[in-house]
Amino acid sequence: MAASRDPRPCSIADALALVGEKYSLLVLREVCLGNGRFDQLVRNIGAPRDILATRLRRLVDAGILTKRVYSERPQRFEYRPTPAGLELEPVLLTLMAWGDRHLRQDDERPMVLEHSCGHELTPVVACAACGGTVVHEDLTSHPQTPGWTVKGPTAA
Amino acid sequence: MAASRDPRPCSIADALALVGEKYSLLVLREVCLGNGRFDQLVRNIGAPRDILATRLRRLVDAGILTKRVYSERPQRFEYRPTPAGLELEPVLLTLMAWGDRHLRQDDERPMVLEHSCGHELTPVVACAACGGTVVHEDLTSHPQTPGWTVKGPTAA
DNA sequence: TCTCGTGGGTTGGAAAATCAAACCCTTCAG
DNA sequence: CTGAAGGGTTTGATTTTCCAACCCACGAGA
Repeated sequence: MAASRDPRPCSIADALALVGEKYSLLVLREVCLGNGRFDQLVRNIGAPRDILATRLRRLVDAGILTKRVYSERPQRFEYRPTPAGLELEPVLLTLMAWGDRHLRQDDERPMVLEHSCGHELTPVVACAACGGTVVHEDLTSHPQTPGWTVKGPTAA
Repeated sequence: MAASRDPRPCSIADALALVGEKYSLLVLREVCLGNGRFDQLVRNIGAPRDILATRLRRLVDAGILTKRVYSERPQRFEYRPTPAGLELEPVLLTLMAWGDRHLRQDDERPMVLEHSCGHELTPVVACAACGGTVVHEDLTSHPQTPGWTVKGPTAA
């Protein structure tokens, strides 16, 4: 679990430390689809049951999922996304869009999402301030951590 | 590396099979920042050198990175994102935004991105068709694979 | 009652991936 | 000819993953 010394301080790395383990984002996919029961997760994800149990504990601890009882007697549970968990959906959407574009030359997407506007969803990342679609060339990085430049640590 | 039998066919899963291993997205972060040399990557990511070498091979094979010679004699290399690799940047942006919002109650973001419009970038996912910001409630899922519903395989 | 099926896990041991440190090779600099 | 930088590979110990088997509570059917 540990990484070596002094990596770049970064919210991407911190986010991945929570949801970057194998299957975690697929768990989120399923619970966002409404499939929060343990063996739905096992079947739809194809993960080993013990790993899944471990991931679920972590995601609940992290405040990304909640574990709800949907039946006493017999006691049965269901995992659902918290608001924080739902806010990870954009990550899933951008990943799916990338996979659809680059991993299948044929036009056979495994799932299509429909937006309430009536169109098929093609997710794009936009700038909240100006509304424009974000492309790499329009971005400039400003590290905020003393000692770190874009290139790396200064005077390490 | 193998998952059990018959998981949901899904571009998220397929994308994660390529870039979901530990450190892969951090490699992409660094090359997008322009830091493509082997020991910049080692230092800035904090990954073991052997794992990094493995990841780099995989990402090059997948067409996400290219390995360029930036100096003959002494021979030196640099990894850079391909167009396909650059198109993964939205995944990094949405992950970073989530981490900034949920992983630091204090307001100390490790990095700020500036958009060419002059504002700090706050990335949002929008619908390419209508331009509206996408929220979970506005989405409907339509699996395209025979035998699969949102809930799972039919008549398995 | 006895047994089966479902839901939600836990346990055990073998196989694979990760880790840190050490090593290797080439080239340039002193 | 010694050292340092860049770009890795090798080694052996430590962790994770994997899969199958098992466990438990409950309800249904025979």
